[in-house]
Amino acid sequence: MKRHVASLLAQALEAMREAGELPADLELPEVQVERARDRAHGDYAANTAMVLAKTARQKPRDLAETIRSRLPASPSIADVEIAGPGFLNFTLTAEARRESVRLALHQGADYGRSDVGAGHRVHIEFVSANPPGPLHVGHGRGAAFGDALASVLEAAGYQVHREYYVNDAGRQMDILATSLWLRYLEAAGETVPFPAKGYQGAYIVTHAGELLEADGRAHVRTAAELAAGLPAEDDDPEGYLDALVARARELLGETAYRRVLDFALEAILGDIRADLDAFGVRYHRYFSERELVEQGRIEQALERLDAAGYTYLADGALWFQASAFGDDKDRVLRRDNGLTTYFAADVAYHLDKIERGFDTLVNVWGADHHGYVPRVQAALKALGVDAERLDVRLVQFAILYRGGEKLPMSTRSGEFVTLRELRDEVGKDAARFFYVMRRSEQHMDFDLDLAKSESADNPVYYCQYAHARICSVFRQLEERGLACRAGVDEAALDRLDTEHEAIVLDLLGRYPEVIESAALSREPHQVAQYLRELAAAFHTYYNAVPFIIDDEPLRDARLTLVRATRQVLANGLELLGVDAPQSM
RNA sequence: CCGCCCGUAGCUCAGCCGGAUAGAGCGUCGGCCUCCGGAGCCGAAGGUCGCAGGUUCGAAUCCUGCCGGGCGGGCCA
Repeated sequence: MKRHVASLLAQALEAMREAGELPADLELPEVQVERARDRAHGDYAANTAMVLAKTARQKPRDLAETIRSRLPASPSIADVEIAGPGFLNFTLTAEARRESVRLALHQGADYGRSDVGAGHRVHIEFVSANPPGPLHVGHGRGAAFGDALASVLEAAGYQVHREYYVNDAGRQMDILATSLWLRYLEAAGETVPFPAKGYQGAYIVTHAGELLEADGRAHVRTAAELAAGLPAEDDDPEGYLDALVARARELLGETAYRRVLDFALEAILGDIRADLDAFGVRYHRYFSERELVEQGRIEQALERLDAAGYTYLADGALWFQASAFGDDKDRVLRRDNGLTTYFAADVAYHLDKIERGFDTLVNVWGADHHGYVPRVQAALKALGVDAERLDVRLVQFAILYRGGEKLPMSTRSGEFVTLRELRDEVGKDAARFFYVMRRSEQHMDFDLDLAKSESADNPVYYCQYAHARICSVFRQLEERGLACRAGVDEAALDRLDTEHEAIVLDLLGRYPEVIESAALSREPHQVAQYLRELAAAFHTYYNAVPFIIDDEPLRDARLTLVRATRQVLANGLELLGVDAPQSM
């Protein structure tokens, strides 16, 4: 409907130009149509006349008058008024306003979907947490945001691919494998010292036990073999760790070592996958960095940069001329020890995404990675890719509060709340809704007590309750031996004439616009805000007007409206990964 | 020192590609169940939109400079 109004305006402007009421060479502005903020201003408002006033050298209100006279007739528009400094206020016909009910019920779960993104293939990468640790609440917001955004984009017609980038190459994997192996030795009865810089988590111990169960004592070596000739840990903990890794490799041999490493990675990834699954997040693919390395993709990427002429050697390292593309300084691709950097892998990864045919790349990153954005964009530019195609959404951290106290959030051992703990405490629905309620750029306070309270204060329950309440109305109807007899097309929707009904109708009609806007601006929080508004309008309506009444045509009309409301609530909650319960 | 994000009601936040009287929830105060679920509803009080300039017919919104908070600035990942 919004687009319909915009198209009417565009036609009017064209007609004016042809009639000589506007200079022929005048560049027509993009027509902006908004939902009127105040219901007294009709349904839609356009500021076209004011925007044009200056270049057309006419008074806004006069111009508005001309535009109005040139507007083509539309069966959906009842009235167009000129108000304020020169707004054109459009009022829909009652019939057009009721259309959303029919659409919502005919289209069902598809109501709100559009084709604005049709033809676009979007790659969205989110969470991508390092495997060695469990997911914590810092990743939760990225998970909730990324998944909701992906769903919103899908609803807007984009073809969306969800991906998790697994950093399964490099030193941290060796540390993981070695940590797990040491715990395995402990489980096998050996007394071995555990390095301070190893991965301390209890989950490593658990998986070590599983390895012992799966492979038996095949990988057992004695404590004496292990310790022989190792440097002292105190002097250089990191060096000690590297020596331990080397020793593990040496004692196990490449095949067994690889077995332990793969086992550790599989186990940890299994935990992550299970966590995300329980959080309602599914991926199309977990993309392995190691594969990138093993398939020579990193070397290829470096060659591409080299061929483009943006690399050079200095201080024994290979550098990328990032500063030529807006980054602060140049970046190392290959260290003087011959190993490629994480950045090199990321260049290869992004190049791979582009080569897979995605026209848009969305990266959801923690805000602490913001300094990393310019260099990745620089790399894309150097490779001849329009940097606009990469959209990095930075998600700020949420600060957790319990009992009015800030929870410690240090990543150091044990001092963080895991995503699993959060889910156990407040539930999947509350966690996901809270995370996407706010703009991602906004620092947010996450009040655990509020999130788990089963009260009106809790916005999640508020929205879910609206849905459950509608289900309850229909159960009640059935208990009384009644039914909503009229179909959508037969219902006497013209009987819906209260102000409360007008507000609900207005909101139902806005839903597709909200999805479109949320998709275009990549802001899923708009959906959460909308749902709370719709729930509020429904609760108000519910309290003010009885549905199950004797007047059958009116009853059916109201029940039809309420049923459409339920559909839209369910659709919106679905996008956010929040359940829409029948009862609570 | 440099860069990015944020600053809106007592609190948590919408509104930010310039538009009409700056909104919501919580909290506070006062009301509403013989009635479809009170996990709800109605009403009231509450604002120099961090500060100061600038652009504009018009600024919470755009620009500049300050102030305050957060986060970054490795041949770590």
